[in-house]
Amino acid sequence: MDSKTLVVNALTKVVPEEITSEQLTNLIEKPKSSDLGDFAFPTFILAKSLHKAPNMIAEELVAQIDQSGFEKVVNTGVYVNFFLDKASFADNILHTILSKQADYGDQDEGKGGNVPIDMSSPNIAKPMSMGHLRSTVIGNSIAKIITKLGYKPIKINHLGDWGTQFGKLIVGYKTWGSKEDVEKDPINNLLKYYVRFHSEAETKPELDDEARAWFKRMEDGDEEALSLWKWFRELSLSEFQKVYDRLGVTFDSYNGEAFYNDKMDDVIKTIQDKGLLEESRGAEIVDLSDLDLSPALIRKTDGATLYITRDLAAAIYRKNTYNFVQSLYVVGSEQAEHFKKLKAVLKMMGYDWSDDIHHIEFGLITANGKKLSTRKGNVILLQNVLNDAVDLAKKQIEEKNPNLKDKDEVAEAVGVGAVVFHDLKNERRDNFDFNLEEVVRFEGETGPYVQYTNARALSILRKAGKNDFADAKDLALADSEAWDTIKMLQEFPEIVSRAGAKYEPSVIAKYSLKLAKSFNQYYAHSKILTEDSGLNARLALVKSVSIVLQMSLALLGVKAPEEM
RNA sequence: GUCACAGUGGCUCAGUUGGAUAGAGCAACGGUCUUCUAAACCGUAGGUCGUGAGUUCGAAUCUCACCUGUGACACCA
Repeated sequence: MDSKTLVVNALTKVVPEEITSEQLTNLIEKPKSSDLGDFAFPTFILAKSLHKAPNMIAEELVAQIDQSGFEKVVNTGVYVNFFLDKASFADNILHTILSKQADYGDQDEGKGGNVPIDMSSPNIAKPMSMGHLRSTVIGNSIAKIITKLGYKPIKINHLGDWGTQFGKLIVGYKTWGSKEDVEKDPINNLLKYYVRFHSEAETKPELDDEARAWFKRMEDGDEEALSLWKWFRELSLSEFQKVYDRLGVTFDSYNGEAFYNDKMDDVIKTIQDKGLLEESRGAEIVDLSDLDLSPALIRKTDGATLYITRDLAAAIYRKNTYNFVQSLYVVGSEQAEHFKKLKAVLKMMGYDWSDDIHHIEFGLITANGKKLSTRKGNVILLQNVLNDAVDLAKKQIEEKNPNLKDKDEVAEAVGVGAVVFHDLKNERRDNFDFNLEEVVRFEGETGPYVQYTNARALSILRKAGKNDFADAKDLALADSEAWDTIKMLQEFPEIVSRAGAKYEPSVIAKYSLKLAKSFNQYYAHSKILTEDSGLNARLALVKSVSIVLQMSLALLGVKAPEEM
């Protein structure tokens, strides 16, 4: 029986019959502070029917409650406060974690259902910026979280590998570029051409015509145009791969925009067959005014397709290929309306599974309060940020732990971990202004704080010379200094399912910070390695904390170095 | 203008389904390394939870209005 049921049962026997145990379950709450016990029951709802003051009721209930099985039950004002039996609770939860290890918290709500996740999706020939980081790490973390909940994620890198920008790029390359330069430093030089194109096109509009012509040649299958395109794409992908390797992110599919080029005609035909296609101002649209949405533009005046046409094709392709139970898109919140339209059109086409599509939106990153713009050349390059963070981590190691082995490897884990954790720590909808000092901070509520806590826990276990406590008999740790930590360990499965339900990695990040803080407090005030009867139980707690901290970090895609 | 999202100490943010004195972290000030890694721990100071009304025994949390900020609003993605 779980501890809350224990409380409900004790209360059921003493409250008036009309209060069901289901109601009690909803009313019972967790007090903010441990001094007020582990569960509390507010007596307000009984005040009317019993015609008594709530604090009187609390007092009377406490007198009637069977206290066996609890450490104690007391009343504080209008509340009845339940204190659990620490020893048996600790014994129970520590055994569970130590025997399940990395499987602790696993659930089966997903039943193996496929969940494609559209994530990362950088544009070819442009560097990855902090904006792409968000989509990448949020998607990656959600994939790990839902895996623990029994789903099967399919990570799709929907590359921006088609569109008029390639016409611009070809013009830029042919006008100002050279093969040698591009091979030397692909992304930066391609970006240079792109930025220059935009600044020069302001005074020379004929450049835009040239770019359009080159893109037209791509669409018509022109060999020169396509081979340049392919070359740019390959160079870009191998550059992106370097970043993904550092982040530890892998993909199941790289089907980007170009992949759907030959799949859009069918979609348009279906839309037409269902009588949804209308002509308006020379373009072909689906009218969505009934839903208070602006029309979905399926085809431009010149006959070219648009963003939503491609996304319709992609959505249908994914349904046919993966038969998904949910389909996720980790894309910035500025595209919220686009996804509303996408779902609306699919629904009108008769696809009820459009309800299973979820836009996992995230907030904008700005620099000095301004929106980042690739075209204007003001971007924050992800590689630079990671490098800065790792350099700083290296410096810290030289200062604090100069004898550490594998310094570079640890610095990489800590520096990259700090950046990733920073991105996942807050609710994903929050906008934030980029600030390097803040992102590479290692103290306080940061990734390195959690990593450090884990490293110290592992250090204790090394000193103890023991690492396996699954068979240990008496883990009944009744130490009140450790109580908050023990209760937090027990919450982990619930935390995972809440993070999954909200598609919110920050739930895990915040939990890991709380657990680390709580353990650090215990660790700072209690000597663990003392030879007495409680040693085994204390070590089991340390081991359990490290298991859960490592798992939390893993769910965020952050590494957990053993020493730092 | 319409729609969406947001507004909590100097800064960055927490705050399950409304509940007990609103919590952290940075920054400031003060303390703790002969003893399990001081990337840590402890303490002090700092808040009319944007404003005003309403619902409720009870509101940072729900409703309405207003103010402020950000984003989106047909041929970019």
